[in-house]
Amino acid sequence: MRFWLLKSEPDVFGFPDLVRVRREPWNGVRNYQARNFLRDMREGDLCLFYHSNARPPGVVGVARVCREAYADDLQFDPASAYFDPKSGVDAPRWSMVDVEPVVAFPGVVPLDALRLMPEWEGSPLTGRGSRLSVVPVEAGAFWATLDAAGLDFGDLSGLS
DNA sequence: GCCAACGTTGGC
DNA sequence: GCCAACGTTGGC
Repeated sequence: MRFWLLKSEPDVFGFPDLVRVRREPWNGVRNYQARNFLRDMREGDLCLFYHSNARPPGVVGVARVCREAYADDLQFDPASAYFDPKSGVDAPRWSMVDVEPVVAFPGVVPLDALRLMPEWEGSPLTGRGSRLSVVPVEAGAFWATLDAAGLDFGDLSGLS
């Protein structure tokens, strides 16, 4: 199993929204590096859910990959902001996965706190100016973050 | 293939 | 709202 981090702006789609809808196609990723990470995801992988453009920015919960990469339908929709005229149905350029909520943190674990954890050293997330919206996370960083939220392995077993 | 211009991200 | 960092675009 691998671990990831997904960024989302809470004003657009936050963790509470994921809890409400129960399952969400993670569409709209239009960066090749992030897309390749989406394609590396396997069913059952766990994702830290990160709120960007929030005060404070940070991790607010855990989600789980419940469907592996498939074509992002918005790339074919001319009405969508994510429409890509250079993509074709025969050779889709952009992918998405489906995710579902696992557990909401009792409180946010802020970016500031992550930066203080040795487990997060060297991550694209904590580096300066990173705009990557899908980030691979080392196991140590994942568990340290869960611990900082006051949770442990047992809190992940009651999958919602 | 270079690189300047431009648009976007996202912390602050 | 500001602006640094970064990715993309497009002229050449």
